[in-house]
Amino acid sequence: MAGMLAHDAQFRALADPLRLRILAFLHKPEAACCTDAERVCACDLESLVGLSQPAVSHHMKILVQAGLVVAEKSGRWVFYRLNRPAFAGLAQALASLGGGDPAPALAPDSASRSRKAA
Amino acid sequence: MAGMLAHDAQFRALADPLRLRILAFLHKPEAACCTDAERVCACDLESLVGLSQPAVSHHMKILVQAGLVVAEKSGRWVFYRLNRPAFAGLAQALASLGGGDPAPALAPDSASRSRKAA
DNA sequence: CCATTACATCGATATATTTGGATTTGTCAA
DNA sequence: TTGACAAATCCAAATATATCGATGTAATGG
Repeated sequence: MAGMLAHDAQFRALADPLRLRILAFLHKPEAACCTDAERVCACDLESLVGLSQPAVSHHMKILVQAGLVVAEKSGRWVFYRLNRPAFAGLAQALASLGGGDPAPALAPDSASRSRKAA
Repeated sequence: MAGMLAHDAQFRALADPLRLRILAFLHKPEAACCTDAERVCACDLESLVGLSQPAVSHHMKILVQAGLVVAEKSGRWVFYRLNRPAFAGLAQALASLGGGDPAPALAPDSASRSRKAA
Protein backbone atom coordinates (compact mmCIF):
# COMPACT_ATOMS: atom_id res chain seq x y z
CA MET A 1 0.00 0.00 0.00
CA ALA A 2 1.23 3.46 -0.83
CA GLY A 3 -0.69 4.81 2.12
CA MET A 4 1.68 4.31 4.95
CA LEU A 5 1.27 8.04 5.40
CA ALA A 6 -2.43 7.52 5.97
CA HIS A 7 -1.52 5.53 9.08
CA ASP A 8 0.75 8.18 10.49
CA ALA A 9 -1.42 8.97 13.49
CA GLN A 10 -1.77 5.27 14.28
CA PHE A 11 1.96 4.69 14.18
CA ARG A 12 2.53 7.67 16.44
CA ALA A 13 -0.05 6.28 18.83
CA LEU A 14 1.89 3.01 18.93
CA ALA A 15 5.18 4.77 19.62
CA ASP A 16 5.03 4.58 23.41
CA PRO A 17 5.75 1.62 25.68
CA LEU A 18 2.96 2.53 28.10
CA ARG A 19 0.43 2.61 25.30
CA LEU A 20 1.72 -0.70 24.01
CA ARG A 21 1.21 -2.14 27.47
CA ILE A 22 -2.31 -0.76 27.53
CA LEU A 23 -3.04 -2.29 24.13
CA ALA A 24 -1.71 -5.66 25.24
CA PHE A 25 -3.96 -5.46 28.27
CA LEU A 26 -6.96 -4.56 26.14
CA HIS A 27 -6.13 -7.50 23.92
CA LYS A 28 -6.28 -9.91 26.84
CA PRO A 29 -7.77 -8.25 29.91
CA GLU A 30 -7.12 -9.72 33.32
CA ALA A 31 -9.51 -9.53 36.18
CA ALA A 32 -9.61 -6.21 37.97
CA CYS A 33 -12.05 -4.09 39.87
CA CYS A 34 -14.14 -2.85 36.95
CA THR A 35 -12.80 -4.95 34.12
CA ASP A 36 -14.40 -7.95 32.51
CA ALA A 37 -13.36 -10.06 29.57
CA GLU A 38 -14.67 -7.63 27.00
CA ARG A 39 -14.30 -4.18 28.44
CA VAL A 40 -11.65 -2.44 30.48
CA CYS A 41 -12.29 0.40 32.85
CA ALA A 42 -9.99 3.40 32.80
CA CYS A 43 -9.37 3.16 36.54
CA ASP A 44 -7.82 -0.27 36.10
CA LEU A 45 -5.46 1.13 33.51
CA GLU A 46 -4.08 3.56 36.05
CA SER A 47 -2.83 0.77 38.27
CA LEU A 48 -1.65 -1.16 35.25
CA VAL A 49 0.76 1.43 33.95
CA GLY A 50 1.41 3.20 37.24
CA LEU A 51 0.62 6.67 36.02
CA SER A 52 -1.64 9.40 37.25
CA GLN A 53 -5.23 9.63 36.12
CA PRO A 54 -4.64 12.61 33.81
CA ALA A 55 -1.75 10.83 32.13
CA VAL A 56 -3.86 7.75 31.50
CA SER A 57 -6.63 9.92 30.14
CA HIS A 58 -4.14 11.57 27.83
CA HIS A 59 -2.85 8.26 26.49
CA MET A 60 -6.32 6.88 25.98
CA LYS A 61 -7.30 9.99 24.08
CA ILE A 62 -4.39 9.44 21.73
CA LEU A 63 -5.34 5.82 21.19
CA VAL A 64 -8.99 6.67 20.60
CA GLN A 65 -8.24 9.54 18.24
CA ALA A 66 -5.96 7.26 16.25
CA GLY A 67 -8.87 4.84 15.92
CA LEU A 68 -7.03 2.00 17.63
CA VAL A 69 -9.31 1.91 20.65
CA VAL A 70 -13.03 2.44 21.12
CA ALA A 71 -14.30 4.24 24.19
CA GLU A 72 -17.69 3.36 25.55
CA LYS A 73 -19.15 5.49 28.26
CA SER A 74 -21.32 3.74 30.81
CA GLY A 75 -22.46 5.77 33.75
CA ARG A 76 -19.49 7.24 35.52
CA TRP A 77 -17.09 4.85 33.89
CA VAL A 78 -15.51 4.68 30.49
CA PHE A 79 -14.81 1.26 29.12
CA TYR A 80 -12.25 0.71 26.43
CA ARG A 81 -11.79 -2.06 23.92
CA LEU A 82 -9.56 -2.63 20.92
CA ASN A 83 -10.78 -1.55 17.52
CA ARG A 84 -9.55 -4.76 15.98
CA PRO A 85 -10.28 -3.95 12.33
CA ALA A 86 -7.92 -0.99 12.62
CA PHE A 87 -5.13 -3.34 13.66
CA ALA A 88 -5.96 -5.64 10.78
CA GLY A 89 -5.68 -2.72 8.39
CA LEU A 90 -2.38 -1.65 9.86
CA ALA A 91 -1.11 -5.20 9.64
CA GLN A 92 -2.06 -5.32 6.01
CA ALA A 93 -0.25 -2.07 5.23
CA LEU A 94 2.91 -3.35 6.92
CA ALA A 95 2.61 -6.74 5.28
CA SER A 96 2.67 -5.11 1.89
CA LEU A 97 6.12 -3.83 2.75
CA GLY A 98 7.06 -7.19 4.17
CA GLY A 99 6.14 -8.97 1.00
CA GLY A 100 3.92 -11.57 2.57
CA ASP A 101 0.63 -12.20 4.25
CA PRO A 102 0.17 -10.49 7.60
CA ALA A 103 -1.21 -13.47 9.43
CA PRO A 104 -2.93 -16.59 8.20
CA ALA A 105 -5.05 -16.55 11.34
CA LEU A 106 -6.95 -13.48 10.27
CA ALA A 107 -7.40 -13.36 6.53
CA PRO A 108 -10.62 -15.15 5.71
CA ASP A 109 -10.34 -13.98 2.13
CA SER A 110 -6.66 -14.33 1.42
CA ALA A 111 -5.62 -16.43 -1.57
CA SER A 112 -5.46 -13.33 -3.69
CA ARG A 113 -1.78 -13.11 -2.94
CA SER A 114 0.82 -15.58 -4.01
CA ARG A 115 2.07 -17.36 -0.98
CA LYS A 116 5.78 -16.86 -0.78
CA ALA A 117 7.86 -19.12 1.37
CA ALA A 118 10.56 -17.34 3.34
CA MET B 1 4.60 -13.48 21.22
CA ALA B 2 2.56 -11.54 23.66
CA GLY B 3 5.05 -8.76 23.37
CA MET B 4 4.09 -5.73 21.43
CA LEU B 5 6.68 -4.22 23.74
CA ALA B 6 9.36 -6.07 21.85
CA HIS B 7 8.51 -3.91 18.84
CA ASP B 8 8.67 -0.65 20.69
CA ALA B 9 11.71 0.68 18.86
CA GLN B 10 10.19 -0.24 15.54
CA PHE B 11 6.93 1.54 16.27
CA ARG B 12 8.83 4.62 17.37
CA ALA B 13 10.80 4.50 14.15
CA LEU B 14 7.53 4.47 12.22
CA ALA B 15 6.14 7.45 14.12
CA ASP B 16 7.30 10.14 11.73
CA PRO B 17 5.82 11.16 8.38
CA LEU B 18 9.22 11.77 6.81
CA ARG B 19 10.39 8.31 7.77
CA LEU B 20 7.18 6.83 6.40
CA ARG B 21 7.87 8.62 3.14
CA ILE B 22 11.38 7.23 3.09
CA LEU B 23 10.07 3.72 3.70
CA ALA B 24 7.53 4.06 0.92
CA PHE B 25 10.33 5.16 -1.37
CA LEU B 26 12.50 2.22 -0.34
CA HIS B 27 9.56 -0.05 -0.99
CA LYS B 28 9.26 1.16 -4.56
CA PRO B 29 12.26 3.27 -5.56
CA GLU B 30 12.02 5.63 -8.48
CA ALA B 31 14.89 6.47 -10.72
CA ALA B 32 17.31 8.99 -9.27
CA CYS B 33 20.97 9.85 -9.51
CA CYS B 34 22.38 6.96 -7.48
CA THR B 35 19.31 4.81 -7.01
CA ASP B 36 18.39 1.63 -8.80
CA ALA B 37 15.51 -0.76 -8.37
CA GLU B 38 17.04 -2.52 -5.39
CA ARG B 39 19.16 -0.01 -3.56
CA VAL B 40 18.67 3.64 -2.67
CA CYS B 41 21.46 6.09 -2.11
CA ALA B 42 21.29 8.44 0.88
CA CYS B 43 21.82 11.49 -1.32
CA ASP B 44 18.60 10.76 -3.19
CA LEU B 45 16.72 10.64 0.08
CA GLU B 46 17.75 14.21 0.83
CA SER B 47 15.94 15.54 -2.19
CA LEU B 48 13.03 13.21 -1.52
CA VAL B 49 12.18 14.54 1.91
CA GLY B 50 13.63 18.02 1.48
CA LEU B 51 15.76 17.96 4.60
CA SER B 52 19.40 18.62 5.26
CA GLN B 53 21.94 15.86 5.01
CA PRO B 54 22.42 15.52 8.79
CA ALA B 55 18.68 15.21 9.28
CA VAL B 56 18.45 12.43 6.71
CA SER B 57 21.39 10.68 8.33
CA HIS B 58 19.63 10.93 11.67
CA HIS B 59 16.41 9.42 10.35
CA MET B 60 18.21 6.62 8.56
CA LYS B 61 20.09 5.78 11.72
CA ILE B 62 16.80 5.42 13.55
CA LEU B 63 15.39 3.18 10.85
CA VAL B 64 18.51 1.03 10.74
CA GLN B 65 18.77 0.71 14.52
CA ALA B 66 15.14 -0.35 14.62
CA GLY B 67 15.95 -3.09 12.15
CA LEU B 68 13.51 -1.82 9.56
CA VAL B 69 16.16 -0.85 7.03
CA VAL B 70 19.48 -2.37 6.07
CA ALA B 71 22.42 -0.11 5.25
CA GLU B 72 25.04 -1.30 2.84
CA LYS B 73 28.18 0.70 2.40
CA SER B 74 29.73 0.72 -1.02
CA GLY B 75 32.67 3.00 -1.50
CA ARG B 76 31.70 6.50 -0.59
CA TRP B 77 28.02 5.76 -0.79
CA VAL B 78 25.59 4.08 1.55
CA PHE B 79 22.73 2.20 -0.01
CA TYR B 80 19.60 1.43 1.90
CA ARG B 81 16.93 -1.20 1.41
CA LEU B 82 13.96 -2.41 3.39
CA ASN B 83 14.43 -5.26 5.81
CA ARG B 84 11.24 -6.89 4.65
CA PRO B 85 11.14 -9.75 7.18
CA ALA B 86 11.00 -7.15 9.94
CA PHE B 87 7.88 -5.68 8.41
CA ALA B 88 6.38 -9.12 8.08
CA GLY B 89 7.03 -9.71 11.75
CA LEU B 90 5.49 -6.41 12.72
CA ALA B 91 2.49 -7.14 10.55
CA GLN B 92 2.05 -10.46 12.27
CA ALA B 93 2.19 -8.89 15.71
CA LEU B 94 -0.46 -6.36 14.74
CA ALA B 95 -2.60 -8.95 13.04
CA SER B 96 -2.74 -10.91 16.27
CA LEU B 97 -4.47 -7.91 17.81
CA GLY B 98 -6.69 -7.52 14.77
CA GLY B 99 -7.86 -11.09 14.64
CA GLY B 100 -10.39 -10.89 17.43
CA ASP B 101 -8.98 -13.98 19.07
CA PRO B 102 -7.13 -13.35 22.31
CA ALA B 103 -5.69 -16.84 22.22
CA PRO B 104 -2.12 -17.09 21.00
CA ALA B 105 -2.49 -16.27 17.35
CA LEU B 106 0.05 -18.62 15.97
CA ALA B 107 -0.31 -19.56 12.40
CA PRO B 108 -1.79 -22.97 11.78
CA ASP B 109 0.11 -22.70 8.54
CA SER B 110 3.82 -22.92 9.22
CA ALA B 111 5.02 -21.38 5.99
CA SER B 112 5.11 -17.80 7.18
CA ARG B 113 6.59 -18.31 10.61
CA SER B 114 9.95 -19.72 9.76
CA ARG B 115 11.90 -17.15 11.78
CA LYS B 116 9.49 -16.54 14.53
CA ALA B 117 9.83 -19.25 17.08
CA ALA B 118 8.53 -18.21 20.48
C1' DC C 1 50.41 14.01 -1.21
C1' DC C 2 45.95 17.25 -1.49
C1' DA C 3 41.15 18.17 -2.99
C1' DT C 4 36.66 16.47 -3.38
C1' DT C 5 32.78 13.74 -2.38
C1' DA C 6 29.48 11.18 0.76
C1' DC C 7 28.14 10.47 5.01
C1' DA C 8 28.45 10.66 10.27
C1' DT C 9 28.84 13.21 14.44
C1' DC C 10 28.74 17.25 17.37
C1' DG C 11 26.58 21.43 19.42
C1' DA C 12 22.80 24.38 19.92
C1' DT C 13 18.10 25.63 19.25
C1' DA C 14 13.20 24.83 18.22
C1' DT C 15 9.39 21.97 18.64
C1' DA C 16 6.70 18.08 20.39
C1' DT C 17 5.51 14.91 23.88
C1' DT C 18 4.90 13.35 28.51
C1' DT C 19 3.59 14.01 33.22
C1' DG C 20 1.35 15.46 37.58
C1' DG C 21 -1.34 18.82 40.37
C1' DA C 22 -5.39 21.51 40.36
C1' DT C 23 -9.74 22.25 38.49
C1' DT C 24 -13.96 21.22 35.94
C1' DT C 25 -17.65 18.30 34.15
C1' DG C 26 -20.76 14.63 34.42
C1' DT C 27 -22.96 10.77 36.98
C1' DC C 28 -24.72 8.13 40.77
C1' DA C 29 -26.42 7.63 45.56
C1' DA C 30 -28.46 9.39 49.65
C1' DT D 1 -30.45 19.21 46.83
C1' DT D 2 -25.54 17.58 48.68
C1' DG D 3 -21.61 14.44 48.67
C1' DA D 4 -18.71 11.28 46.46
C1' DC D 5 -16.61 9.34 42.51
C1' DA D 6 -14.80 8.84 37.55
C1' DA D 7 -12.96 11.00 33.93
C1' DA D 8 -11.67 15.06 31.09
C1' DT D 9 -9.44 19.43 30.75
C1' DC D 10 -6.17 23.09 31.93
C1' DC D 11 -1.65 24.57 33.12
C1' DA D 12 3.22 24.42 33.91
C1' DA D 13 7.49 21.79 34.14
C1' DA D 14 10.38 18.05 32.62
C1' DT D 15 11.82 15.26 28.96
C1' DA D 16 12.38 13.75 24.23
C1' DT D 17 12.76 14.56 19.37
C1' DA D 18 13.84 17.08 15.16
C1' DT D 19 16.50 20.24 12.75
C1' DC D 20 20.41 22.77 10.93
C1' DG D 21 25.17 24.61 10.70
C1' DA D 22 29.77 23.36 11.52
C1' DT D 23 33.00 19.92 11.85
C1' DG D 24 34.92 15.15 11.57
C1' DT D 25 35.75 10.72 9.11
C1' DA D 26 36.43 7.77 5.31
C1' DA D 27 36.99 6.83 0.43
C1' DT D 28 37.87 8.30 -4.35
C1' DG D 29 40.42 10.92 -7.90
C1' DG D 30 43.96 13.81 -9.37
